[in-house]
Amino acid sequence: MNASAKPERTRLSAEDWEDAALKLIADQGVNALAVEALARQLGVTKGSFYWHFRTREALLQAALERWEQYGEREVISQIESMPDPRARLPELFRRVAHELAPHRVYAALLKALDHPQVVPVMARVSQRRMEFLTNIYREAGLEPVEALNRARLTYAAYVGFLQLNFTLGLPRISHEEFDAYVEHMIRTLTPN
Amino acid sequence: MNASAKPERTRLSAEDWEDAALKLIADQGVNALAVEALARQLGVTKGSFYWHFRTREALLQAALERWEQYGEREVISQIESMPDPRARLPELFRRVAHELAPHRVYAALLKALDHPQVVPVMARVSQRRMEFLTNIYREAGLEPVEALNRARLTYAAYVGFLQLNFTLGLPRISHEEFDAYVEHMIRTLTPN
DNA sequence: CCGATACCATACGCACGAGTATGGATTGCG
DNA sequence: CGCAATCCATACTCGTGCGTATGGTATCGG
Repeated sequence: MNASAKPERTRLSAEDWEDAALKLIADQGVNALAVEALARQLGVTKGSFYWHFRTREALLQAALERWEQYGEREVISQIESMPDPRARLPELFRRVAHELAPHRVYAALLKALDHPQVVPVMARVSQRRMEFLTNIYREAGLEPVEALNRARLTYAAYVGFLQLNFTLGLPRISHEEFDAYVEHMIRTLTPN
Repeated sequence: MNASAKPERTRLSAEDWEDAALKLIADQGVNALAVEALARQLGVTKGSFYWHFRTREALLQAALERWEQYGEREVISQIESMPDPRARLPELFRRVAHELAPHRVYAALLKALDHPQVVPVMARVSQRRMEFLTNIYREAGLEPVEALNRARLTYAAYVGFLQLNFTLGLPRISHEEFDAYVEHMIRTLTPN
């Protein structure tokens, strides 16, 4: 009940703490990131934590940087390797829509945009994704300005969707209904 | 410097506290809602607060309910009184885009969707707005399912925009650029 | 096998914010 | 005027969560 049923690691590393922190952030948000709570969850006490990190702030910083570097890469490169530019957008939409798990941290950080430490991280990540999206729209045939605005619109829709359906539980949309929504989104936001 | 330069009210009412709370929420988020901080800002002490409210939680509840009832109404009725259904959507978009101030509380509450007290309020408000939007799309000629999905998309774009440009300060978009974005959004999301 | 280093537990101190107790001041009303 | 009710100040208590001090246990190289 109270004991940790985890992989029974004998010793912990800084990376273990960072991963646990990211997991906790994804589950309960940045505010819930408390060192004693984390320690309990890992089956140790604060004494361990303060050996690996100088402060709680340092852990958050390390976890955020870890998340920023670890993320991306896979999806972006896979999409860019597709030969037909027109086929990239629908594929990207469907892929993102059906792999929501990796976006749970992003959704949680969205709710912590008042925190000084997360703002720069989110600004960088969002900026990179926006540029990626803008490029795809250009390659799909849109004029530069059109592509930028369409990317803004698309990314805003993505962010808003995370908020409305992830954290807020708007009238529990069904699976088929969700697929229909995604297809509608593709028709509406994709050129031609 | 430290004294309150406010309207110099001699006595305070519960409504004064609720308004101050909403102002503070809009400025610094729900987490920043502390009774001693509020008291300082109003030029009084906690002693006053605990006469009007039983607890901090009660204040938040009252403020949220006040916001929920006070909001809406104006925009909705004005839009619905427009004769030409096709003209309603562009008007709604432009209106919302240029009056962002009233949406600062909504943006702040969006970041507090982990808080049990705000979830039901936001669910109700968002639901009502979504239904309003869906109706407009239907009156503009969309099929029921199409109208619903388009409303979802539009509202998600609205929510995402608030997050990205209000709280996060993505590369400070200029005034002309913003207008262009709004027009692009109208072209993209409006039928025909 | 044994010391040094890495890792962790226990027991503190301390700041901060919510809530309470109690008395003082101000206002409305008879 | 004078007394009640209303509104507010001061001075506490108490829980919570960060950070520290210090000593204990495991692990590894020589």
